[in-house]
Amino acid sequence: MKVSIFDVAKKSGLSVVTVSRVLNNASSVRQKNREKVLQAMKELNYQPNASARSLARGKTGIIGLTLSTLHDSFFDAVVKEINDRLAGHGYFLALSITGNDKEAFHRSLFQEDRVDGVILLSPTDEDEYIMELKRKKIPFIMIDNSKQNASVSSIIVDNFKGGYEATKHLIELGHTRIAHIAGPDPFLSSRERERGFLVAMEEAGLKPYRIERGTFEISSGYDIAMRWIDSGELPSALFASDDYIALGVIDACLNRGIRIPEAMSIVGFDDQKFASEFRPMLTTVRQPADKIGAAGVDLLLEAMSDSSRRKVTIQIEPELIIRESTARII
Amino acid sequence: MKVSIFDVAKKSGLSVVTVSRVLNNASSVRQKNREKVLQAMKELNYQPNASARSLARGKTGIIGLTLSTLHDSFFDAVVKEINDRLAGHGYFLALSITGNDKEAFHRSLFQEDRVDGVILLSPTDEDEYIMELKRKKIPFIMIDNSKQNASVSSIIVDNFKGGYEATKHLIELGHTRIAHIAGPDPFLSSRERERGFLVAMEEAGLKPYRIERGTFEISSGYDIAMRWIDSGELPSALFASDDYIALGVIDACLNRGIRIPEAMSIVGFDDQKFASEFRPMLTTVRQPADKIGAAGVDLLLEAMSDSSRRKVTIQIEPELIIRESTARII
DNA sequence: CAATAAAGTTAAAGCGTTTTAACTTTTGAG
DNA sequence: CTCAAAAGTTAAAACGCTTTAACTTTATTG
Repeated sequence: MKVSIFDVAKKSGLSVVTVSRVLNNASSVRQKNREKVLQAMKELNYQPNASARSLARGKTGIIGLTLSTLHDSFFDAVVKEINDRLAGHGYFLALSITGNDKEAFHRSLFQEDRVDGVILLSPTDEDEYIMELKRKKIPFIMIDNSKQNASVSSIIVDNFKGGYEATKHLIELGHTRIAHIAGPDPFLSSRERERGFLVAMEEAGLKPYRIERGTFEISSGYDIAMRWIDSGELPSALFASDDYIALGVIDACLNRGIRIPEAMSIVGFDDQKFASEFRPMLTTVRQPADKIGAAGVDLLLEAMSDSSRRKVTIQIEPELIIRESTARII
Repeated sequence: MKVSIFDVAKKSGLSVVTVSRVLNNASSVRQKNREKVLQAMKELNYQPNASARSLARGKTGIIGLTLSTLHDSFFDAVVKEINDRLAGHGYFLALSITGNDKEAFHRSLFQEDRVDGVILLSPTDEDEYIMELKRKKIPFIMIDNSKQNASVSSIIVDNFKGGYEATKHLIELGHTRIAHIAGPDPFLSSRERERGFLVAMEEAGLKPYRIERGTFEISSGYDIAMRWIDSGELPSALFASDDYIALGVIDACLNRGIRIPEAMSIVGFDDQKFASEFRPMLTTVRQPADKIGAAGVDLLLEAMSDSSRRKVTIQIEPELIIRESTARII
């Protein structure tokens, strides 16, 4: 029932070696014969067996990518870019949701030589993964990792610069009572954005109006903003550590009739999908998903071709996108 | 350099057959010897080679799942459920983003006997996929498919009932000027929700205040609502075909100072993550992701064990979640 | 303690490719 | 028409595991 390379050889009147050659575009096969082979394959509905190929060649052609959640338009964009780019190099991408669960990772698809390389997208428990992958000698890189680690190649966004530019934008609009809602402390990205805020304020000779620490969720921004509103301590401008927080703040303002940007300017971070759909459209710092994905693939390919290569950390520059949620102070 | 089953056999002082047996939990191996083998594996840092196992056994242990976008909390939940459930049966889940792109699917990870089965999550170009998979004789099922197809096993939500219940809820709150914003026509789910709306209205002896057709996006709801507001033709209640549309409508209302639910009641569909985070928290129809995922896995496993099994379509009942966006008319 | 069941062993084939080596046939220039 | 280069061929090994068959050794038990 199974049709193999032998059946194709017989049908096309050529040898298995020749068939194998056209399968791999290896050495030269006369055009006429190549077509014969292709024709036979089509007629027999032949499908090369991936397991056999992988076994014989010692590589699977599959790259694994872990992520913790699907629910983020930034990840979405990064993954799509990686997928396309990898396809261009003849690799397939297999996603695995092994997020926060170390156990799941140990049991994951990425064991047993199933993949030629791994990309860890925004891993939350890096050390575990790193040890595991190093032990298994699987080439890997990290994207958007939360800690600095010189022993691993990784791609990170220049969060400091993003925070700095966002804040500077507010300052240039004439604001002086500028607040910041930071993300969770364990995240490097969160701390770097905060540092960018602080430095920009300092340079302008301004004191932070206030700094709060939240989580990357709508409700976090909402609750904090409500507190501010109820105590009459609203800043004139806010830099939120991510778009969800910013959306929560806008939500609170909208519900209390506080106009944005007239009464308060807000800038977020990430440029999530809703940032350009929900009104007022959000001024935010975009993380260029395409560049990040592309750089990640390049880095992984390098690591795969030469595992002794020096580890590097590549910083990608984010970009301030000015929309409706910020305005010159009146 | 590679350590194989032979090395483990030698190190543990047992035969390869025994080692293979402990690897597969097959026939009986004395506890003491089992431990010896496990110990040897650990010491040698042995990893069975998946390609070799797959080749020898004729199955890969991998289930493929296609999706078009990652950016949806409903998909997120369904995929997580499927992932966990499949793991319980010893299978791995590999996600592939081959969304709307037929070509991508043809070139995808799911060719070449790489997977034992496939789940198509909310496929948009079903016919293509179906033909391809049938030709390759790969067992598969569809979840949330947009067309009815008796020749394929699938899981769908009872969208009619969802639309009916949502509308009935509004009617019971005393509303009579009830509008509906439908989703794109090609989607069965969209048409069924609309039918539910129509039937509920009819049964109550009410005429639809108005029916608009949009896309499943925030901006779609926003634009339509703005039109209504500007022409002074706001309904007193709205059933939106999905949460994004509902969010867009709320956004428009919030921006124009129209209070929800006081001035207008809104019910959405899906119970996206933001539905319970963004204020006012949205009354919506939840699609039970866990049940859907579980049913999908069961169905696929059946299809894999007996490909001649009769194809079935399983309908899952959705659930109305009442939150803050709906209220009795004043 | 003999008889039987359980646990292991060795040997070999098979899974579907790739790859290499040693040759043979075809093709196209001169 | 000759001859070297190009294109094929056959044969066999290798990839790392599973599975089967025919035995042998070790436990269990009445």
